[in-house]
Formats: sequence, C-alpha cells, structure tokens
Amino acid sequence: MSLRYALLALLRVGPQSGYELQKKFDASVGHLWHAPDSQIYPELRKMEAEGLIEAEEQARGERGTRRMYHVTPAGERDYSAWVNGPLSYARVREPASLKAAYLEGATPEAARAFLAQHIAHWRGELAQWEAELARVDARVTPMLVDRLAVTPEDDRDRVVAFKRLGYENLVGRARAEIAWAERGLRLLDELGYPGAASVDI
Amino acid sequence: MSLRYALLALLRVGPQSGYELQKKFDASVGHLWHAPDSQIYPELRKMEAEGLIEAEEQARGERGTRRMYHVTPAGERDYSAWVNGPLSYARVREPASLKAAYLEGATPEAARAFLAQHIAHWRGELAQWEAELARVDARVTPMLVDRLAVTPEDDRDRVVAFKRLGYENLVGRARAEIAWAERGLRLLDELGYPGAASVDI
DNA sequence: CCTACCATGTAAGACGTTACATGATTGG
DNA sequence: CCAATCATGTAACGTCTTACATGGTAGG
Repeated sequence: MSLRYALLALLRVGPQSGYELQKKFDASVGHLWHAPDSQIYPELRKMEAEGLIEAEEQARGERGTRRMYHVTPAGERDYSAWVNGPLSYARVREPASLKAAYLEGATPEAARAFLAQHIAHWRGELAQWEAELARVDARVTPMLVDRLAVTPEDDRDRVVAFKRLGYENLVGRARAEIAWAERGLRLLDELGYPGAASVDI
Repeated sequence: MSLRYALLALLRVGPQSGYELQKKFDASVGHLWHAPDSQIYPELRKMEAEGLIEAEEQARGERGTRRMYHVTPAGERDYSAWVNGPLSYARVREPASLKAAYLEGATPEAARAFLAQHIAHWRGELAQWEAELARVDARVTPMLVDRLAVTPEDDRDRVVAFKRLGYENLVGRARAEIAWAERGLRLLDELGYPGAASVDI
C-alpha cells in the first residue's frame, strides 16, 4: 500500500528509470520502508497501467533500452490524496512481545540469548538511523540534495525538518526496544537465571 | 510464522476446539498477535496435516460435531524449537515514518490531523495494553488462570513475569509513538503552521 | 576479454485481509 | 420460536519473500 507512495515521492523529484529508482530507494526511503527490486519493477508496471506514471523508452547502446518514468497529473493527485489523507493502522503483530510472553518455556540460556539478540538487532538499526539522521541534517544524502534542488528556497528547511521527523520516530522506536530488552535481562537476573555476567550490555 | 506458535501456546494448556481457541485467542495472545478466525481455522488444519496437533471429533447435540485439538509430541518439539530459537526480524516498514518524512506535501490541517490521529490511535492501544497488564498482575485473565492451574507452584511467578514483560514492550512502543507525535505537533508550531490551539494534546 | 555495473524482470509460495457462507444448539 | 452463541469454514485478492533468470554495456 505504501510502496507506490514511496516510489511516487522519489519520482516527483524528476524522471528516473526503474534501476535508478531502485538504487535511490535503498539509499533513502528504503530506510523507512524496505522493498526489494523484485517488488519495485512490477509495482512500477502496475502504476503505469493505472495511469499514475508514464514511461519513455530510451535507447541504451545498440540493443539495450531503458524506461524513464515520470509522474502524471493523476499520479500527483493520488500522491496528494495519500499525504493529505488518514493513515490506516495495521493490527498488532509483535513477534518479540509474543515470544517474551512465553519465555518461561525457554532455557535460561535461550532466554538470555533472545534478549541479547534483540538488543543487538535494534542497536544495529539505531546506528543506521542515527547516521542517516546526521546525513539529513548535513543535507548530504543524494536524494535529499536532488529534492532540495527542485524545492523553493523558503520550503527547504521544512523538507529537512520532516525528513528528520520521520527518522526520529525510528530512532525512538529502537531506543524503546533496547531499553525494554535491557529491563528483560534484569528481570532474568531477579528471577535467579544463571549467566548474568556472561552477557555484556 | 508466529500464528502457529501462538496457537500452540494456547493449546498447551489443554485440549480445545477451534472455536474456543479463537475466543481465547482474541482475549489473550491476540493482544500481542492479531489473527482473524478466517486465519485460525485453516492454520489449525495445516498444523494437523503437519502432525503438530491432533483432533478428536466430538458429537454436539444430534447432528453437530466439534473437533477438539491437542498438541502432539512433534508439536511440543516444534514449540520448544521456536521458544528456544532465534527470532527472525522483519525489515522496516513504517507507514507513519514514511508519511511524516513527506509531510511538506500536506496542507497544515492535514499535517496536524495526521499527528493527532497518530496520538489518538496509540493512546487507544496504550489504554488496552495497560488494562491487560493490570489484569495480568491481578492474575484474573481467563487464559492465565487456566495456565497457572496447570503450572507448578514454583513456576507461577515466572509465568506472570514474562506475560508482563511481553505487554511492557507494547506499552513502551505506544508511549514512544505518542511522545514522537507530540514532538511532531510542536515542530508544526515552530514552523509557523496555523491551528496550534485547535488540537488538544 | 572480463568484471562490474546497468537494466529488467518471472515464479512460487507464505502470509494476511475482507467478505461471504452455512448451519446447529441452547436458553429464555 | 427466536436470538445469541456455538461451530466451521471458503474464496478472492493483495502484499511480501525468496529464489531464480537473462542479457547489455563500459572501462580497464
């Protein structure tokens, strides 16, 4: 549902091929919404079929071609409806909470390993997002540079501020997950589970 | 992936029919992992086909029947592997962060409405989870009562502590989302968006 | 000539959503 | 007898994952 809006957001900066889009996707909006290439190409075709984007075929060397996509007025309207409309929330589905709730069935080692893995996972995500946040503040990410180039002077600070806001949510999420898992490890200590010293926080 | 383990966790308390399971699901583990009935019945059949659970058909009145499921040794092994094994993490896909990052394209009213809706959504979730947490502490939720009845005395505190841990993650998540959206509203104020007083926090 | 990168997908299957569909029994 | 609850699903569709598949071009 959100994939096409992520793609429209990128395409609104200027015409691009599926390949360019896919590369830029991973380096920008892909931090907020992951999508593999095998999903991007078909989605572009679907969006084209629905009239949200159009493609122009360009020759590439002697035999190669590539399709340069651009947003149509209908695509602009659809994007506007998305950004101005309400968000529909997915139902809860938290594998980590589910597992934590049944951790009495795990061995002490497995329980500790699970929480340590959770901390490691979210620390990795946190590091990525904080790094990206710093690049946004410095206005050095390629997509942001391109976007700011087509944005009126007066609007640029807002563009940066909202990118920052998006990443801040993820940073907050990661911090909450880490704090929770650390509390979980302390709970294991309190319950007398062995191995307290073996896991470094 | 997690659905079957949520179902196994419930079934491990004692034999139950699909219908009973579905009701109890909504009232207990469904707070951590949502699943509609239309997903539960087919999943039970799949688990039966894979030998994780078995059913005994019981007569119900003159014509009706119901299938009482119980966990097989293979099911116990599979459950144990899940609870002792590592969790695989899904890639990021955060619609709210994505939208926030492109909020410069929204009208000031829509931007405010989005953040206010976000707060309202997560406040609703938070209230539910905090209420459930209180019921867990008081040991009054039906499933927990049943589970504690089949749990040795010495293990009961641990069972309750881990249920609590599971909910605490969701509570932390909800609080982080609310705090983030409130910061977002303050950002709109700083950017000079109109309507600061019209939204009550 | 060969490697890295450009360029574009298909296919199968798991997982989830929404809507639809049917009938039995029990208690008032 | 009628409503609530018991009881069990199917069907169609959309999204996402994983793996596979193919070929072109540019630079060293």
